[in-house]
Amino acid sequence: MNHKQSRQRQRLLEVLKQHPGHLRAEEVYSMMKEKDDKISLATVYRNLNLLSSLNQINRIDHPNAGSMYDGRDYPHYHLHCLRCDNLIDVPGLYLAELNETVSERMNAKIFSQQMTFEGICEECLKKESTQLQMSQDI
Amino acid sequence: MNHKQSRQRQRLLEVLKQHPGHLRAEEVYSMMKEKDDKISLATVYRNLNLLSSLNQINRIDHPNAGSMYDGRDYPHYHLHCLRCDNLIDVPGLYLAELNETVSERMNAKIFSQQMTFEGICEECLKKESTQLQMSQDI
DNA sequence: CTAATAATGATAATGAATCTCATTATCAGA
DNA sequence: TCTGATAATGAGATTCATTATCATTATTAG
Repeated sequence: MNHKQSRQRQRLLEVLKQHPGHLRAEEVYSMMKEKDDKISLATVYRNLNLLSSLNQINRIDHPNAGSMYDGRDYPHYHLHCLRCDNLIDVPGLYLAELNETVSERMNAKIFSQQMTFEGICEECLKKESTQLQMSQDI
Repeated sequence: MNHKQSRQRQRLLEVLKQHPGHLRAEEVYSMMKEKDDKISLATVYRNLNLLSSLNQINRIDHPNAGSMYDGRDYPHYHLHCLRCDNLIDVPGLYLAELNETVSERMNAKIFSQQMTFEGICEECLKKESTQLQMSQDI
């Protein structure tokens, strides 16, 4: 199937490339509606699926809330914060050679890997220590 | 909240511990119904959530189909086959030290990691080569 | 044995993602 | 520049996994 270029798909890709964080389909949808783009939620889903299958964007499974997407063009891991529920990029740590290791060990063909660390992010750790401080001051 | 021991929760844990693969809630539910356990699907979900939060079982995000669970008591990675859609254990490869690396780099607290390799499993690779063989024989 | 309360079953409700289908946009070739 | 083939869209219905509700039952400490 050859793809035709639609205004909606181009704009959606721009939105993801420009946004620094991760977005879910509903968020992309409302961002585009604000920008005066006429678009349907179904189209957002269709294009998120298409673009991620073409490796033009990344789909990340959010442990609690469906899929999220980012427009980064390099592979990277993620930190899932159990407090604020955000997904945060872990830059500069991607073990590409693991694909080869797993491929040999499992007699499988490996295309990519998705790693998510579960924990508490820097910001939430700060909040907690601040609250602890306050409760001790009483 | 103190937990009381219910027959349903004990049985559910047994089912997961005994099963070698990964199960989704619906599958656990029907397995228990076959075993003559009177149980509701809601109870299955409640206990899967509880037991995984207590780290007695593992929850794995299936890329296409909700969550799956296993009763393994050691951490491990998974291979997600893009052909048959199965999740397969990748034994003997768990880089615990990465938690420390990420913790330092992100100023975060890390509890665990979840790694999923995307590819094609051994079984599906065999099937494909067989089919290729057959088409060449014509 | 009993009171407190955790857990359950049945089902309604939610929410993310997909499907349907009539209409519109894109694009290669005349 | 036109035109036909077909990819893409919008709107809403639909599906499916999961959670919420609530009356009832089971568990457990004392």
